[in-house]
Amino acid sequence: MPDSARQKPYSEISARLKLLAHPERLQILDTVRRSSQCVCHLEVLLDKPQPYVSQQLRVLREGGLICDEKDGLNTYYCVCDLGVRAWLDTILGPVPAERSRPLAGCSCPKCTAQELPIEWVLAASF
Amino acid sequence: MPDSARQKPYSEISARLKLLAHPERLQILDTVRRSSQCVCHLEVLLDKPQPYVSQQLRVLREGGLICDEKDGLNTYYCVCDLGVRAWLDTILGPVPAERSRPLAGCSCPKCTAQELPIEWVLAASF
DNA sequence: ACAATATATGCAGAATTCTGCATACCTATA
DNA sequence: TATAGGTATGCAGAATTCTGCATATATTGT
Repeated sequence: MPDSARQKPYSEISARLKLLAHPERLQILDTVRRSSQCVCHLEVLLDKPQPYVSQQLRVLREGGLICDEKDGLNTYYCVCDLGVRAWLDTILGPVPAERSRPLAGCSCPKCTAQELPIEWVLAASF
Repeated sequence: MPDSARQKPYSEISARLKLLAHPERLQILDTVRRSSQCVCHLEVLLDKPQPYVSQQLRVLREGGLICDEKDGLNTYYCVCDLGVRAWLDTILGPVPAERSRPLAGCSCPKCTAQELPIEWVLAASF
């Protein structure tokens, strides 16, 4: 039996589900699956203190659900794993086609730029 | 916007995920999605005391993940909701085609019958 | 080197969930 | 109605998770 066909133990699967079973973490995932976002963006979106947001991001990062990419002072998070995307598609529904917009109150380059950076436009239409 | 297209709040979705994020409950769901099973069957399978199994079944039942059907002394549980089945297909993989078998140690009619009851055969090939 | 901005980490009290157990309930049969 | 088998319920101590906050680190510009 090939390893890909063998089901993971229930304890492993439920450990991953536990990371999803949390309203704020779920909203973070729903946001960063649309396009990568920085911590201050999520901070405004969730209306939670920055350490709180960073903490939940760490849980998701160490659980392998999101990846981080640093750019200067900012750290952008995104959903890189295709299997995770599939789970989110089932649980939250497919990613809507609409492009994400600058968020008032977020001071990151993405949200304050006059011209949209090309890689952001590409990411939004993922 | 039709109600079916509007996404449920993250708190509701995560509440449902919490029910799944538990190894024993996950195994119960994986078992009863293949064919309906009674409490004593799950008791043998999980190797847990009966009150423990009944308790987890109650959590799943009150969460709307499983349905119960009484037949004499026995209560059979199954996954009736199609949306729940879809979640389980994504999380656990599709239901294998193989038929479920009598379980040594379970004393319910299904597991002790010489001839397989027709409705069980039908349920197994769901 | 210093200051400012963005993010990360550590920790403790609070809140929640888990699970073992005693016992109650419900149905069928003698 | 008495008994037995199968299942359900209630509860409490244990274990885990949650979250607010103080503070640490890291990068950039002056």
